[in-house]
Amino acid sequence: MTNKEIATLLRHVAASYVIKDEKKFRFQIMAYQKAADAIENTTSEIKDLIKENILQDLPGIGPTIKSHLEELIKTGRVKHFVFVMKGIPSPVYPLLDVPSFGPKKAFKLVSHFKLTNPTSVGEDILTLAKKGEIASLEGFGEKSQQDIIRALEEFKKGKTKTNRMTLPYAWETADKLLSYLKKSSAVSRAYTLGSLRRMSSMVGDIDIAVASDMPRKVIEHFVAYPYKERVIEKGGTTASLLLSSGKQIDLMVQPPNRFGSLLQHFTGSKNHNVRLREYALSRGLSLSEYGIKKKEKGKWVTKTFKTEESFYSYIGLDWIPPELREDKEEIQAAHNHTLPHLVEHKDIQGDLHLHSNFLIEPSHDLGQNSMEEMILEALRLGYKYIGFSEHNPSVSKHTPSQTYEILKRKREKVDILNSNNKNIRVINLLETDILANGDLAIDDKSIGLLDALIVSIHSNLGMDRKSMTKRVLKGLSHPRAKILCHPTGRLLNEREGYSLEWNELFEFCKKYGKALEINSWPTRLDLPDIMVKEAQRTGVVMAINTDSHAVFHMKLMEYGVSVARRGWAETKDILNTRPYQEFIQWLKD
DNA sequence: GCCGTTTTCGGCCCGACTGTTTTCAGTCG
Repeated sequence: MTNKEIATLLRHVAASYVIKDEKKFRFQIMAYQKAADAIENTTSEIKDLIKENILQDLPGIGPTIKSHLEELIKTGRVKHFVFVMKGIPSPVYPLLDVPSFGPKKAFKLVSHFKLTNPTSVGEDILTLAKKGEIASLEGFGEKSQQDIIRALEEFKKGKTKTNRMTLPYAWETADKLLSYLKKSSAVSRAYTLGSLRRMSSMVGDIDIAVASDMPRKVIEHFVAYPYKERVIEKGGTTASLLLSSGKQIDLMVQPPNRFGSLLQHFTGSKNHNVRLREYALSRGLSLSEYGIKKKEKGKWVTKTFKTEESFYSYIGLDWIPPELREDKEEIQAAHNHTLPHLVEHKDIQGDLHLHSNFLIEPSHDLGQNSMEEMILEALRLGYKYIGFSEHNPSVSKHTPSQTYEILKRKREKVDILNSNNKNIRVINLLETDILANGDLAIDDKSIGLLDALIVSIHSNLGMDRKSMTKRVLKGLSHPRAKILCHPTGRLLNEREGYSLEWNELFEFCKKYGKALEINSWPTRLDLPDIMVKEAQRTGVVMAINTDSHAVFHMKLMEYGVSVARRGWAETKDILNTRPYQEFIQWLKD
């Protein structure tokens, strides 16, 4: 069972408690949801955590859920879960994925109509709604029947599309809306918040905050946005739109003197806010988007904040960078004044993963621009060094001596570039495949022509975890192999990465002085942020690269930097923040 | 069911909006 499947099962248990008695089981419901979060957010497999007896170290997993999960892994089922879910027809659960369907609505419909097929339950309810059979049910009406039809139809459409956005796409969508909003005189300030401000790798919806003394006017302007599909909801301080692309935009408005608490609230994450409010509550303070409530002489008084800094400061915390607001001990660190000094875009001294159009007859795609063009862009970006890392010449189409000849020409080319450019150092690298047996795609004679190798997995992605780990470590153990590129191999919205013994890899990298890449490509962002944090904690160094195949890709560096920041990385953890001499010494070590 | 710089017992974030309601339930973030 994968972690994802286990988390889903725990959410179903929570939903079952909601159906049975939401009030009575209120805290069990929270506990199961929290446990599901924790399991989705860990990089280790539950099976392994049980084997090592450290499952209870996950936040939100206590003795009871721990023993349930042990039973699950051992026997494939949990008696207590079966008991809790008893009497709830299975078609209830798939409905929970449909927006606006919660456990109670799903249960009411499924049990009233005695639906039995979990695969067709959506279609079944759609048919019933279209026949007008739902409006007469208690608690439902004509309007909610129409809402059900729309929700199910939108869900059906959304399923064929990918439903989460990459960062550049989300920024573009948000920017368009921001410039529209700013046309209204009622808008004094407007910002993009939520997961976009936190720079999550994938963004579900777009959150916008506006400072204004005329909230009604702002909302009216917002819902008149010409590119909307429809208005989802509209109230006095918030509103939501569905765009024709299927993406949702949420708006919140507060007056300028309360904007600090709005920024804080709407940046999230939800878990960060929950933790923050618990922290505040233990100090007799109640937080919300309106400000901070405090009891004075028996009465609650709300204090307002213009800035986020003053909001955090009032509850005794340092300002927390948005990328860290994921309930990963950042509140404790802010309390102790031990927040990390995160790496910044301006700290980057060079980009080590660039594909030029040098005719290398590669195994995979060639770049579109010349080395000279990429050097110009690197100078413009203020870099002190860059590494050209084209793919190795294809193994099947070249003999080792042909490969040697190609790489010799590249060596000569790089030497000329270095003698012609005094303001930037050019490093002769190669993105070299680790073959299925762990061998590198070129031989030692050819490797001798290069300053170092960066190595990657591009084939046989389906290997089991043990074999894949052996393969990667073997490839990486070559003394000239220095950086492992896009280590998980994931492609966001397309495929999961391959599986690997991550702790073993981290220990290996630390011991033998190898680095892991943080690939900035928006559908890679690989290492993922949660693994960056674990690698960083282990003491592994990382390199943030763009994997550019054209000059205009080189500006994607900021996305890789955001992943590093979300993983709590400081400049000391990032190889390519080092000055050239220091870096090249590491590379040749 | 989990958790602890006031607690191993007694707490557990805070609010918006919609629809079916006449005071609230359900869903969402």
